[in-house]
Amino acid sequence: MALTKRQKQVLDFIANFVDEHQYCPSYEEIARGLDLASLATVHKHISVLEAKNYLKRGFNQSRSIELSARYLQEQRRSKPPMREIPLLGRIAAGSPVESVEQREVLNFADFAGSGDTFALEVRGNSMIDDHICDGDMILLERVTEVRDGDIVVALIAGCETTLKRFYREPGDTIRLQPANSALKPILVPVRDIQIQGRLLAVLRKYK
Amino acid sequence: MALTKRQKQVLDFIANFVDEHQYCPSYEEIARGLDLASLATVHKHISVLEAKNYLKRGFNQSRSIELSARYLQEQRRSKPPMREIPLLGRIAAGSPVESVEQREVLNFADFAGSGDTFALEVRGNSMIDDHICDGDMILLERVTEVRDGDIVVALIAGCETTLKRFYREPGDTIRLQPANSALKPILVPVRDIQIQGRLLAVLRKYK
DNA sequence: TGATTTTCCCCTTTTATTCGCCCACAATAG
DNA sequence: CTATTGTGGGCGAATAAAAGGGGAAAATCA
Repeated sequence: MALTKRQKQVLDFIANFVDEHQYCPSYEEIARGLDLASLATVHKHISVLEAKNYLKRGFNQSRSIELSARYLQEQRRSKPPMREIPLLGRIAAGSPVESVEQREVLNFADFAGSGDTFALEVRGNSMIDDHICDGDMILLERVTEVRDGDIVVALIAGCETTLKRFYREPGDTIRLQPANSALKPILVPVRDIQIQGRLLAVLRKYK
Repeated sequence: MALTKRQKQVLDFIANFVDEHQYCPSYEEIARGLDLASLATVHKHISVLEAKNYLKRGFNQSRSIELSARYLQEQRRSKPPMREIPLLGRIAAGSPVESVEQREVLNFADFAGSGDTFALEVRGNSMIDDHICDGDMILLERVTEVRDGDIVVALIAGCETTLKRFYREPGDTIRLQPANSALKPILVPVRDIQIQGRLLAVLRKYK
């Protein structure tokens, strides 16, 4: 059973009152808070709210209103669908935390970009010198254009996929450069390579 | 039963209204919102939407429209909160993308944890050997307990803040170990140190 | 006994419903 | 090819009921 506008106002008022005072309001206090002249009106509202199961009360007991779990849940649910993390400042070794100018927040959209984004889990250490480690999650954006130096996921000759830095070389050749001194660059003709995505972000989770 | 264009507009308007106000609109409010001059028109739309089972209402009751579970589900599916990124598989240098078993998704909550989380931007390279770089964002959780080897943000002697690995040493001493061979560990009495947070995640954004 | 809650009867405002009529467009029967 | 019919969309006005509100007295706690 849905609430009317007024009924919701009454319910919200009671919720706020309880929140502030830690005890429930009398009809008089509700009437004053909502600018009502008659307690009968308050009583009517409370009655319909009880009928609609948004609160309970003891018969003829003063200050006995209790909000139902249902309402409290709806309140909570309407709030946190998205997660934002406050960005408090910058940290440098050996100096206090520099606070950020305004109250900034981080959210996933900051990393995911706007377009067609997907994720992969990194296996191996071929990009370790770029500080992309085994087990890291990477976010990639499907792109049509790549610039030299971009880190990309490339499909080579239709069967082998790899994460490397992308460079154009003379003679329609692409150099895929690992960031690991133990590994050698891969040179492939441009027609044998297909770019599946460009690196947007690295996400690493601890424990 | 499919909806016409106009019917969908009406339904979406109601859904948005409910979302914003937490109570359902009157026919008048719907009329205003959709720029209709007659309540009869609104009534007709509501009636067909009810017949097509996209919503319910109480006869002659004001503000009693309730969207059907069916519609709400469709909404949720078609409007992903943008916070979820499909995890397509794992990538290893030199082998095809291994696909992940189920259709997995990544979202921010996976990294942020559940408790009191905050973010800082890293300055400097004192943790470079742990592949935490200048400019990276780190997510931290306020904790009361720390285990040896955890990466923490520590406040030393009330004025200096730093990101280091945490180890207990004999004699009520803490060793804060940088991950940079050029830097030496810091040894401080346990009473001079205050742990501000434990590292949950590293987030790095490219361009 | 005093502070509250409940009830009864009345009023006003808001809201939903119904009825008749209009237009545009598409499909279809003649 | 034109006339007819059906359907979605829309307008205004009249009507009736629900929701909102009031005063005062009765009934209950505590």
